[in-house]
Amino acid sequence: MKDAFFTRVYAAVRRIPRGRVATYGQIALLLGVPRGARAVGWALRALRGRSATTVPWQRVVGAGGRISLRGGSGPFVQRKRLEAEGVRFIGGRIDLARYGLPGGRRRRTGHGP
DNA sequence: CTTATGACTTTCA
DNA sequence: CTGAAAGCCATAA
Repeated sequence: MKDAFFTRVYAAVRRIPRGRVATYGQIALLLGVPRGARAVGWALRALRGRSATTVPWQRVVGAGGRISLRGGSGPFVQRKRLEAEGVRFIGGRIDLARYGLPGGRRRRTGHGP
């Protein structure tokens, strides 16, 4: 298969279950490029020019569950679409611990006191 | 081959 | 919390 990076990204995004969201870093990690978050954004950016896409790009958000899209009505559309799927926004952010991918990355044992 | 850009992420002040 | 800077990947010119 040719290095269809885009196709790989789309495949990963399509794997995201409905009502759930994933971060760019998570997608990149699934592709085997832990630091290719930017590259992932590149692939999704290509969708911006296409009208109908079978890729749920709306399920892809930035780190911390916040929308990285900026400018235009991008963020607004994405939020509306996610809410339509059942994703709840809190303070303009999404609770990845609840809507993030299962077994998601937990950056600290946080077993705390 | 080098430069520039971008829907990123993490760290420091 | 906000803002700035550096690092990494892919594409276009």
